[in-house]
Amino acid sequence: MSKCESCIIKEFNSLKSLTREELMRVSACKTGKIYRKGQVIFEEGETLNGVYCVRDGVCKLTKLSENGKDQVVKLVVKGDLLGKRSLVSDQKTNLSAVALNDMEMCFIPKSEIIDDLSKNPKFTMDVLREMANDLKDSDVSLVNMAQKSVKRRMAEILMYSHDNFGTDDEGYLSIVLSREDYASIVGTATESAIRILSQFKKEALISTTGKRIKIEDYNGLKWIE
Amino acid sequence: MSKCESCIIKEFNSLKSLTREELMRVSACKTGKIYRKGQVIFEEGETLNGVYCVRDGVCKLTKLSENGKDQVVKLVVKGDLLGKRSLVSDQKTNLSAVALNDMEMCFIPKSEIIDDLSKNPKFTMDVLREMANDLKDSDVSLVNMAQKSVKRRMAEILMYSHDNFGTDDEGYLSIVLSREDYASIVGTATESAIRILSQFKKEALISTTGKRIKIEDYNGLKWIE
DNA sequence: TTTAAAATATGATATTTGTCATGTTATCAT
DNA sequence: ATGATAACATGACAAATATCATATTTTAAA
Repeated sequence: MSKCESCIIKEFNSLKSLTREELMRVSACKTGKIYRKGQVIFEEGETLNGVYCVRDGVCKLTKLSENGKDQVVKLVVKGDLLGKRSLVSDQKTNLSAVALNDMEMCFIPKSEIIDDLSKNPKFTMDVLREMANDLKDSDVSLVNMAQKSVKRRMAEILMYSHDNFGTDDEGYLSIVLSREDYASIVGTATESAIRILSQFKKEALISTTGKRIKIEDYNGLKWIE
Repeated sequence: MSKCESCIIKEFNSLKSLTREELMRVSACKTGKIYRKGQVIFEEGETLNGVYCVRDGVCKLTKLSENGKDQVVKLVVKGDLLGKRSLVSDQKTNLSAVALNDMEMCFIPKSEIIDDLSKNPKFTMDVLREMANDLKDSDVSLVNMAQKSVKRRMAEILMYSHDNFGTDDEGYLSIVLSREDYASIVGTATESAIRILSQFKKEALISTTGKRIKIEDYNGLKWIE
């Protein structure tokens, strides 16, 4: 397995601020993990004792609402550090993580990295900065959820998926989500999500083959209100 | 003005983790600020160069949505540190802060405290922990916004206000908000907020005098769906 | 391959929420 | 006190979204 010291992925998260020595120690204790699409990485209420560095793939962070529906709170992508909060507190995690496609991750035990957090200010500040950014993203999500229509949010997640995860050789979105997943990201009923995607299809904004979706009119999506 | 070293308020936020020496330095450079109800503390896009320690009062953090409406993202209360993100990044603030009642705060310039962040790990970890908690709260808000009805959210903010800010001697909620504020917290149109409060009144869940609201049936509010 | 189960699709309908119009009440500066 | 202004209130209606029922298609297991 690749060594952390020479791993390119870490450049995308705060691990880049660890010293060479720290990285070597981390490298020695990390374990590689593979998760298949749909597999649960951890569940709300579990105790996490480390962080995952996402080398490849995407997962959703969800929270169970009182009415029993899962709500997607955030998508975690290649380069992200998953489970940062476990470094800071001993509380159980408030979110579940489920792989949306095949994932490759490195798991770093908390015990191995917790000291760096108090001894390497550069690293700490970096984690702090990431956390502050998450918070900012979170604000945006909240406003979107409160003020934009379901249709608009659906258009946005399609464009987001296109921009961030790209398309396969036929032009279909690389990340293939169930209608239920879309509903849970957008925060609506599954039927509503289906209906909106059908409408987008009728309006030639997208086309579909099975659950695969191709964006046919990106600009059109931009104008959805 | 009271000295930070002996100030009780700091026990509620991460300033408590500063050493006595650090606190004395902070104390020497802090400035007391008074904001009247409705006064703007800072606005989205401004550069903050310090943090506010809230000694008394409540303010709303809002974000302007694309459709031009303000959405309340968080209420900041006595004991909270306002503007933590400014310590971490030089970016402009993404939120506006407006006093909801008369506020008393201490402003601590960033320059005076930024070094402590890298030199006092206890302080840093504390800030990190607070930030992680904010993030957790934020997740809850998002799920509420996505999955609960406007009526339910309104019931919850009324109960929240009751539980956290209490009532005056006549039993009215201490924090007096405009219907527009309620709408902006709950994420709905002002008319809808008014309508729901009227309905609550008809159902004897609350009573009102002017804009003051008294909760008449707390348990009833709990059951609103 | 065949079959059962799950996911997708769509109609019908109810409910929720938003919008516009208009009237009423409260508030504040003069 | 009084008039202007903003806040509150409510009706009427439109639009968005949820819910329930029921096909149809896809997927995965036997």
